Amino acid sequence: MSSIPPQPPVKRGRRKQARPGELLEAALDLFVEKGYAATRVEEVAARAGVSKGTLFLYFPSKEELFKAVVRENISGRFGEWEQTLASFTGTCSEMIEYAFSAWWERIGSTKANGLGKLMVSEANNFPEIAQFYRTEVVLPGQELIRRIFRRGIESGEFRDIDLEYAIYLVQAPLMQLDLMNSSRVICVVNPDNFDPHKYLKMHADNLLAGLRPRAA
Amino acid sequence: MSSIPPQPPVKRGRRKQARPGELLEAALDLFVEKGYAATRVEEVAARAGVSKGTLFLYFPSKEELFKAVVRENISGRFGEWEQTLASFTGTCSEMIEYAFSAWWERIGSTKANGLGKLMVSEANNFPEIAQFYRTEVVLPGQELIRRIFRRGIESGEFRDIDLEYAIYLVQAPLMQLDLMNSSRVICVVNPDNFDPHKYLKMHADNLLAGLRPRAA
Amino acid sequence: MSSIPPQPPVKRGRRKQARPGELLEAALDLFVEKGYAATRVEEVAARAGVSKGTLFLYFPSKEELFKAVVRENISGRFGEWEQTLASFTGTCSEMIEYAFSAWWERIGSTKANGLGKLMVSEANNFPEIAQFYRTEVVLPGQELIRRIFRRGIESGEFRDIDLEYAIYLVQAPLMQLDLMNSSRVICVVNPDNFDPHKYLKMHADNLLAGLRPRAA
Amino acid sequence: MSSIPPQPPVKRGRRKQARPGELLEAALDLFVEKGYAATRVEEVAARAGVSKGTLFLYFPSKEELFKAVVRENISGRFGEWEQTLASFTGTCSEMIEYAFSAWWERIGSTKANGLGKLMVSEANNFPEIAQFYRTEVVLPGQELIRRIFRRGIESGEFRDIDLEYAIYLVQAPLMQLDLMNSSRVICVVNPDNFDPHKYLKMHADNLLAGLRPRAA
DNA sequence: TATGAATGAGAGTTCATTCAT
DNA sequence: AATGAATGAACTCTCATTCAT
Repeated sequence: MSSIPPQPPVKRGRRKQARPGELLEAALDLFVEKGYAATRVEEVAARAGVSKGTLFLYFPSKEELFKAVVRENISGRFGEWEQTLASFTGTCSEMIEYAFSAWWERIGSTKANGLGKLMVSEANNFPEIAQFYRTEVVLPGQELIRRIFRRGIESGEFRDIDLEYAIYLVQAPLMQLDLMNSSRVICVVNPDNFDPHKYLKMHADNLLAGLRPRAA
Repeated sequence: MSSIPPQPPVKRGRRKQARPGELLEAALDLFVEKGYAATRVEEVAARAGVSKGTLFLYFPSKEELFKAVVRENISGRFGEWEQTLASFTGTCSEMIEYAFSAWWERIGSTKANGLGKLMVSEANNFPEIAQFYRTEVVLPGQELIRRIFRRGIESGEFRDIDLEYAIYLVQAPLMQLDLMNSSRVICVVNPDNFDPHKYLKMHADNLLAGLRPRAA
Repeated sequence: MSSIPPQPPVKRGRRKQARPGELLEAALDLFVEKGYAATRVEEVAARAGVSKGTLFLYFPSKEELFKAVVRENISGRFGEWEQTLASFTGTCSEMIEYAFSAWWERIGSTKANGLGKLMVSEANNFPEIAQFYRTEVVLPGQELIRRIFRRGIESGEFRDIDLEYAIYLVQAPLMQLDLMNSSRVICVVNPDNFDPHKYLKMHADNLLAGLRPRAA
Repeated sequence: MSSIPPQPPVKRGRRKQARPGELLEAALDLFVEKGYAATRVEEVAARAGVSKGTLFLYFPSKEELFKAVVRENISGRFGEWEQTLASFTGTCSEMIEYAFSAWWERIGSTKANGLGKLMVSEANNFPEIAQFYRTEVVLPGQELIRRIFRRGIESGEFRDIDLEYAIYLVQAPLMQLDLMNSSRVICVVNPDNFDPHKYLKMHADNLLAGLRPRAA
């Protein structure tokens, strides 16, 4: 419609408009790293390069900041993802493998990783936001998996399994990887020499082998 | 309407022996439910039926209380378990299945469930405890799994897999189940109608199918 | 009147009758050493070899314990002392010297030393007991000194000085010595090699020299 | 009778520069008056006209506040004094008299008076501070006195005395005066009619008379 | 808008005091 | 009389939140 006006050269790289975003980014880092309670708003503000007072200009309370962080980082990535899978041409096994690597690229290896841990930790303190996470992340994710499985079963590529429990075959390794990245020291055998790709490959591989139709 | 009967004076119980246990139980519940920071010592004391001051008679600080909870609920559960598996006669597949159900009976379905979540949540705030948990729980558990796998591979019952990553094939579902029980609302499709046994059966079943030697 | 019944052999050296005394003794030690607030009643009880509850059987509160300690340790030593001085035959200088050494023997070198410091420290928190100390110790002591000085002046042995201020010429060194013994590290040049007798000799000597009548 | 005028909203002052000083002043007053333990930080804050939290903006703990009070009121008062005495021209007797009156002007009659009592009272609870006070105040003060005495002895103005004990001839009256001002009720005969100048004059006078060389 | 000094409710901890045994 | 487990008020210290500038 209208022609795009020439963008003014970005001065200083920190415009006022960027403030909330910088705060959210800093908050995400700290919430994931230290948990909700142990994160002090002053620290968030400091990391975003503003004063404590300024933070409260954008977010009315620590609680709202937290909710905003969660919302910001899980917003509608699934629509796009679903589309990709819908138009995917290939076997269901390839779809599963693709889903694993896509998860890693879009979630596991990004800032969004650790959100799972955060939700697990804080779900009881923030039921509302937990519900939001469930609706926006968990259920759509599970639906994605369910659809792939259903297709695989119908096409005879996978054996006939209880869909509602099969979901967790995919979810469990991804969730564990989320937690591992947050507190590697707890779960990982050799924290300094852990390769997430190998981890995912192993899981996908064994999962798919197990899913093959069995001889009577 | 009816007059309130005179409250009998609060009995000052005298149960030095029983107190620590009651406090630890209350603390476990609350720590698992609300996290470390959100749990107030006064609340723990109240749930154990004593006053705030009494708690400090038995535990010198909130942190020591937390440590005691972890120790109480973890130590000594592993030795026994290792013995059982060491003297187990049967196929490796049966051992894996046994391990799953034994975990459920001794950990997953007990108060000790949720401790995994607790550790994941608080590991960064209590490196010392996290290290303790890693040494006393995670690593021994992994060694147990490793041993079974090694035996299965050597006997030809399992295909040849990378042991160091295979471990997680067992660990991931158990950890997820620990988390699920703590914040079921987040991960589970239908929280009111979830059967842990089916969950574990599905996982064990698919895992073992995937582990079978493959045709060249 | 009645014949004294044969004393039963003292068993165990700790009769019930001794309790209050032992508590007072322990309390004196601790109050002097650590001050009122920093002394815990449990510690007092422990040092007296009884339980905390027992202490409260004899003294209704920490405050009353404190008052009892002070009262106990300053009770009527002055009557006896006054008598001694009244019947003293010798010069006033000798009386002053005697007073110094008597103070050392009866107060300075005994448990009662440190009470001065205690009163100085706590006077504002215990006005009532401070008043008591003033009445029972400070004023009688000053009166003693005043009487000696007056006699010395009248007899021409001392020069004519303002009695009301002269008093402090005697009081100051004794008070300093009381404080020194309590917190030697603060005031004393060489704490490990300090001789109270030399200290007192020096003060008495110079004081008396200064008191001699002066040539016009 | 008359209506209460509406209270103006509490002014939130903004005087970062002035705060520490005001807090230190309030703290000095209260510590001297009531002792360390009996002084509540909230009270200090209130006397300085700020809230409890504000105090902790400037001093990280009660202990550090205490230390700061001692440092604030001691440091830097001695250097100047030493200079003055070094360049003093006059007899040693005049120097002693000058020292007495200088002490009164710079310490005894100021806020710094009472610090001696404070140190005596709390020395056992704060060995570190006591050491500091000893090093920074007591020992330099004693050295000052020692130097005057040595000079007086060498010039024949004073008789030959043991320097190490003579020091206390000067220190004792000053210390007593410090204590008197803090808890006058204890030591002083007639608290409402006490003249520190007369007190000091009396002491200086008698001290110097006593120091005069004696006939063989 | 942005600041940061100031606030005050709330948490962990101590310890004089109580009271069932 | 004696005990010591239990209490709870009081204290120090923290930190989310406010508000004058």
